[in-house]
Amino acid sequence: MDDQTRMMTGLTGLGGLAQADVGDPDSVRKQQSLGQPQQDIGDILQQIMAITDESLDEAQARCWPEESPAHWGGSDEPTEGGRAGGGMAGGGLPLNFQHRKHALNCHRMKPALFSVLCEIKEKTVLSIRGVQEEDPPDPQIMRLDNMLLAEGVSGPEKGGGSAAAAAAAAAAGGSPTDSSIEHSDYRAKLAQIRQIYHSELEKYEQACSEFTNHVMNLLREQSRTRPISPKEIERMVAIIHRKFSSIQMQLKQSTCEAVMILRSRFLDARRKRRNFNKQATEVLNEYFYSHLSNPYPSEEAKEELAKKCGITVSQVSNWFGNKRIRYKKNIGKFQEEANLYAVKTAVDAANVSAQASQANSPATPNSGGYPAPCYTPDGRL
DNA sequence: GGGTATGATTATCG
DNA sequence: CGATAATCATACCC
Repeated sequence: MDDQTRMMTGLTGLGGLAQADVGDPDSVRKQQSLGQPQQDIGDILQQIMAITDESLDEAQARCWPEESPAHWGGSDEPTEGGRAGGGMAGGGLPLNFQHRKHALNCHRMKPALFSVLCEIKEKTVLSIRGVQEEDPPDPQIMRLDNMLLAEGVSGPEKGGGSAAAAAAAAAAGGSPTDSSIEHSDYRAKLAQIRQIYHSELEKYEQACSEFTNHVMNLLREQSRTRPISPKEIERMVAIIHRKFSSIQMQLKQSTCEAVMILRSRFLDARRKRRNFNKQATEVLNEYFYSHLSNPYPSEEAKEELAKKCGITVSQVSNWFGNKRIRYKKNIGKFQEEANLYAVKTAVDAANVSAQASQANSPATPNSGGYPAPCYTPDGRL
């Protein structure tokens, strides 16, 4: 590295002074009396201190619009731009605040200074290095990734959808027959979420790379004045990426939340309650009223009913539970319904037996539990 | 929009 | 564990 050699040559004249002279009024005065080079060094150091106090934006704002754009803005080469030679800024050092950066850059002592900075850097960077080289993969983000993948949000376009549908079907509780509508709806919403997720992700990635480029350019630009190793730029980029990946994690998190909400909305039957279809309630009612004396279907009967109605066994149980309690609570209200189903079953029975012109009284094998429907015109028994 | 119907859930009991 | 009673939350209808 040729910085190294430069550093050595620079150090011969600078090493001791650089450390001893800053901030010591006496020594400054001494130097001033000593002659031009020492005074220059003091000035340069002060300028450096001033510049480091300045924010980047300030410095940029101050320096860009000034009259030496060719030098600052023009060339892109990272480090060779400004320190061409010692004789460049031969004349009186312009102490104008506005121009100090430029002046500093052109100063003949600059290479030496640069070398000093290199040396200091060398030490500090070495001590910094290794502090946070490898960050372990965040378990949180892995969890989110896994979920998004499982949910089909972050996976490939089409396969993901079917995977999610399968998951939904599995979670729905084993009645894949009548929930296709829900599934397509669910799928559509999921696809929407996925689309938003991907577009956001893309935006973030774009912003990240833009910002990274910006910072890299800045650093390269700065590297003319102060030593910045590629390693350091790399580190900075890594830091930026970490920041952006934490934003990404937020995106993933909120996407996960959205999926969870979607799932709960579609799979939590209580929230998205749908009435059973007409045929199903008919079947259930038929059974109920034809077993009014003992409206407690056995497990097998429940399974049969569930199959016939395209619902689950527990739904059948729920239905009968609700029906019993509501019937009992207000028999009058169910009178009409009861009669209707009684007639229906009677008709069915008649049809089946292919017998008897006269419809006999409703076939309600009454033997206990619930009162049979009797034909009181309105209401209570 | 409000009232009712209805499927699901919860607490309690035996 | 199943039944019941009360309750919740939504669907549905006017």
